[in-house]
Amino acid sequence: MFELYQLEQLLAVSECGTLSQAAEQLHLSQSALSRSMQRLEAELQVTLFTRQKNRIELNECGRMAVEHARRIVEQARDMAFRVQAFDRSQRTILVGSCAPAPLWEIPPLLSGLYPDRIISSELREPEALLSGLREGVYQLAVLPFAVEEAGLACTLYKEEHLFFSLPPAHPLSGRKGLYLNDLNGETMLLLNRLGIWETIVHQRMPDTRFLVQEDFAFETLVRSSALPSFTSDMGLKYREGPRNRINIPVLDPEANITYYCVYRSEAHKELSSLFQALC
Amino acid sequence: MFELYQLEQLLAVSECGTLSQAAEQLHLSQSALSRSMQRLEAELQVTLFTRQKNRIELNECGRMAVEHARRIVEQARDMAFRVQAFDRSQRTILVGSCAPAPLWEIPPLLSGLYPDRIISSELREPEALLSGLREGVYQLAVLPFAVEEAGLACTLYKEEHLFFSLPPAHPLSGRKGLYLNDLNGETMLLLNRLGIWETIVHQRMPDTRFLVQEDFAFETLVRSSALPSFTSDMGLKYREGPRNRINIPVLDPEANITYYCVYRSEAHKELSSLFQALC
DNA sequence: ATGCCTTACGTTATACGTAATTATT
DNA sequence: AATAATTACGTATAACGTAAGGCAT
Repeated sequence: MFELYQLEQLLAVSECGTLSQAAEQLHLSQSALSRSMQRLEAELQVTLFTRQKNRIELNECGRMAVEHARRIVEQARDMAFRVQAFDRSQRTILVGSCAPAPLWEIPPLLSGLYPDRIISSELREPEALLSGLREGVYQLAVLPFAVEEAGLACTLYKEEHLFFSLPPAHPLSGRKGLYLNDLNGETMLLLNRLGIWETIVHQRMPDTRFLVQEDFAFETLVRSSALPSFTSDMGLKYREGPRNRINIPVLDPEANITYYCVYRSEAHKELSSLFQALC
Repeated sequence: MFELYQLEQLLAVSECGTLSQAAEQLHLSQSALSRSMQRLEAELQVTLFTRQKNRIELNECGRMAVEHARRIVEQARDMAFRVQAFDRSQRTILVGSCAPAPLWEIPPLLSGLYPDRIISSELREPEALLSGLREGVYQLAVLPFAVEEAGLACTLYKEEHLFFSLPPAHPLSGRKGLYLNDLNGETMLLLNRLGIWETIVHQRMPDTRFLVQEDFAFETLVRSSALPSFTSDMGLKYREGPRNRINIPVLDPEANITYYCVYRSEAHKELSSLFQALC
């Protein structure tokens, strides 16, 4: 039987057009590639190339073989990818979230509930999370919308409500509630890697200069500067203690996100203790 | 990247349950197989087996890998099969027929029309011919019915009419026509490898003892014995000259077969000169 | 003259077999 | 004791690189 490496070589020859170029791409000598293709032909008992003295070209059989080879090599790569993903999924729980707040709560919970498994987490866009779920990359994804899809289960997680975090001296600090537009145009501190929140605040406050900061820098600057910033009910619960700031709810409907936990249906039993803990 | 031979080995291990048995099946030493599987695991970066000291078992990852491997190996075999079939189909014309008569006429015609191609022919049941057509094994099949199927083209070829071939002394030799039932119970000479005709005569003459003969023996015995036998209009045209026999048409409707030429639609142009010659 | 493919020849890497080792039934 | 898997070690095969040769542009 021929081998996968020969099919990969065939694909390279097909792409490059000449043995020499393909050999270079494969980090192989031309002669080795030449003989490898001769062996492939011998093993298939078929000529794949029309050969002139200094020129080689795929014939019809060869083009057909290339199509098959493409599929086979692709499937082999897919096998490696899926088996590795499955192996990871057995030893680790990878949580993906569209926003940072769920990752302040869920991974620590999981660490306690599944002490023998590695908990990792990623912040990604909802579409990437969904396709990652389907491929078994994520064991759990937190999305800003409910999902109804065969093979996926979905449970309501919780809501996050956005707050402005203003210094007491700020002219609007006395309000009971504010709209995003009320502070549009001011300069604000913003935590980086906010996931879906980034889109929301940039869209609704197009004239605001955001000074985007890393975690530690953000907290330091919030404490030491008079610039307005954001927080949320989840942020107040899991991140900052009470400080010299006045937190005012944002009244826009977009400022409230409802999170859903989405996971592969077959993982329901496995994750049940998490959902109990979340209630 | 892992190689196909490792996937085949994995499948053997999965089937046999132990390395030793799989190694025997693969004509390989156990140690070689053991290391080969270790390499496969290393290349996939995944453990596929749970190992006790003298026992090896596929784990969940391993079972998953086996499923993938099965598909890949099967696809590789399919590639070899299809490419070889395609190659043959380019260099030869393989005609399949449900009955011998069309093979007396068509292959000689093809030999003249396509002198650079090898003409071969086979006698097979209609179902085998159809699936062979779909797989590209046959370039042309002669079937006893019309076929309407995407990808296949079908043209009327001709009819074959069955005759009893009786010695003049036979009591029924004066008739203008006979039914199969009229000779049911007599002993008859029968050419072997009659394809679809076999079913017909056996069904309609269940009490007849058929002395089935090879080609040459059949002709000799027809000439030298007083036993009734069959012939047909096509047989009279392509096989036997006029002899000391009286040929009487068989009147049963089943004794007339209409043949159709069936071929892959894309071969229409290629075969057009054949169809002209047949008209 | 340069680029490209093939063949010849010697070398290396890798998969293999034998045999020893350990553990289980 | 028999069966089964792994490891160690030497070997053989198969793929490789270098180099030479031929042909075409």
